[in-house]
Amino acid sequence: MPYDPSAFPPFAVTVDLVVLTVRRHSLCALTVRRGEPPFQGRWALPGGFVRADEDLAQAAARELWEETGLRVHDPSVPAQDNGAHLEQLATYGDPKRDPRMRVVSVAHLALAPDLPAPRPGGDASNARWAPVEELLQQGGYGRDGEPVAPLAFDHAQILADGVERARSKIEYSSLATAFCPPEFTVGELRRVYEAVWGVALDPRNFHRKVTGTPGFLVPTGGTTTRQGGRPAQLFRAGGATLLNPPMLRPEV
Amino acid sequence: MPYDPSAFPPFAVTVDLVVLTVRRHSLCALTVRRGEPPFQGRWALPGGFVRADEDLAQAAARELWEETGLRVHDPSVPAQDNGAHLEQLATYGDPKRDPRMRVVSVAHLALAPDLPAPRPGGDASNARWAPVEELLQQGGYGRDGEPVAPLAFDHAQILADGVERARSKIEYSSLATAFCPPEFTVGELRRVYEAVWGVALDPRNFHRKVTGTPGFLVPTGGTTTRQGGRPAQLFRAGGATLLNPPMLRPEV
DNA sequence: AGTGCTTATCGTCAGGAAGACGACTATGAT
DNA sequence: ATCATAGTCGTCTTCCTGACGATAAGCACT
Repeated sequence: MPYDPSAFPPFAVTVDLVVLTVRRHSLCALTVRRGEPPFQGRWALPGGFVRADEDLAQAAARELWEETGLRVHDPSVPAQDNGAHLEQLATYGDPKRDPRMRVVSVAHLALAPDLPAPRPGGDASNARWAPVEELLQQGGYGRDGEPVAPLAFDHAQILADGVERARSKIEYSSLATAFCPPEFTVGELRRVYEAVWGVALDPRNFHRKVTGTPGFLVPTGGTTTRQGGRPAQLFRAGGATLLNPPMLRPEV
Repeated sequence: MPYDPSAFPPFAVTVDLVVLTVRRHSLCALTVRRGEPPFQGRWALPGGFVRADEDLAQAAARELWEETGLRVHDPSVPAQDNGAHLEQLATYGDPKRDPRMRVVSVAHLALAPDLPAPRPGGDASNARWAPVEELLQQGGYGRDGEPVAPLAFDHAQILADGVERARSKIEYSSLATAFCPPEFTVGELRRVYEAVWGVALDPRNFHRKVTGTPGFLVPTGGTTTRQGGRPAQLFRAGGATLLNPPMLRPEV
């Protein structure tokens, strides 16, 4: 069938971002408050239109930069941590997902170390890190007792998919290091796993596992005591991206 | 920023399909021959425009039906094999991926049992199953000595991504059964793994592994001898979708 | 019937990985 | 000095896997 320009319906294409980080031992996602209808005043995932000359990954990287100031990690420079991890997540195209028009959203997943503060174009009240646990509960109440309004559009589903992707990906890849600063301790890495999975891990077995996996961690020689207690060795992320055998998520 | 209808560029949105099956011990993908430029006469993945009132998954299921006659397996009817497996793969939106206009393609992955023949809208010469090995080699020669023309557009990349998804997913899920008829033997399932991974597996260890994983296989009571040799028990796919522990792909 | 070939299925054994957990070390706080 | 907090090293048991021997049950011949 030939491509007749009048034969296909026009779509708007956007990118939405699931930006995850670990703050205070819990997995948090970046949300922005909507200024206009629909869903005015509700929290939503950051995102925006893909421009006419822009690749999807470029658009996602641009949105991430605009919302957080984060640059995207370039895998061609493996030894240096020069930004966040960004990958395509999934695409959402229900005809009714936006009441105004037909919008197809290509969601992306970004993993970032704990950031000083969101950068909502200067207005801090319009962007915040929220624990995914709060964002995803239906009709519950947040820690401040306020009723939790669900995310705008289908963003709760997108967030849930992004969280699930992150949870499974740190199992068999070294992606958990994307949540850590350039240098980190085994304990800090363990707390990432604990926050993302929502479980407690045995520090001794975890230490044995990660230090015994070739290419996962590279000691930098330094030590730190920022967590209190005995000073811990500092590591960088090694070149390995696939963990074999994988980290094991404890059974339910 | 408000949604100004003139503020976003219009896109065409298509679905492309990576339909995989196992034929004669090798992993094959469905390809269709292009009738018009660009890439006229070249092989491409089946696909088409998403309609105005259609969800992405609906569009993919419709294309699959139109190209193969396959219905999509409905997970709400787990005990019965009522069609192929279909899932979203990834979205491709390079501004130059189609020379005519801006097209964003939401690729889907379908896994199907060996089919009698493609159903190319009635014209068999315009659709065929081709071994992915041939389709993905760059500038090589097929088994008939003919030079292999690469797939149209970015379809080689899409196919490669789909194959990689299938290869990794049968590791930790029961998806390999989607390549099998409703009733199958352990040996037939093993040949699926061998074809998809391109390796040889030990029949004894494989048998122990799959029959020892709870919920993976359900014996139907029957036996068959269609493979020659000693009659083998027949099984259906069990309710389990996640394999824990996973099947292990042999090391390189 | 017997031989050989093929595939299926069961069993055994050694090596490795993981969970449970004891013990020791090195800091800061009181 | 003592305690609390983390980090690190070992040990032991259990389970899983890979390698591979052995047997079973069909079919195609002779």
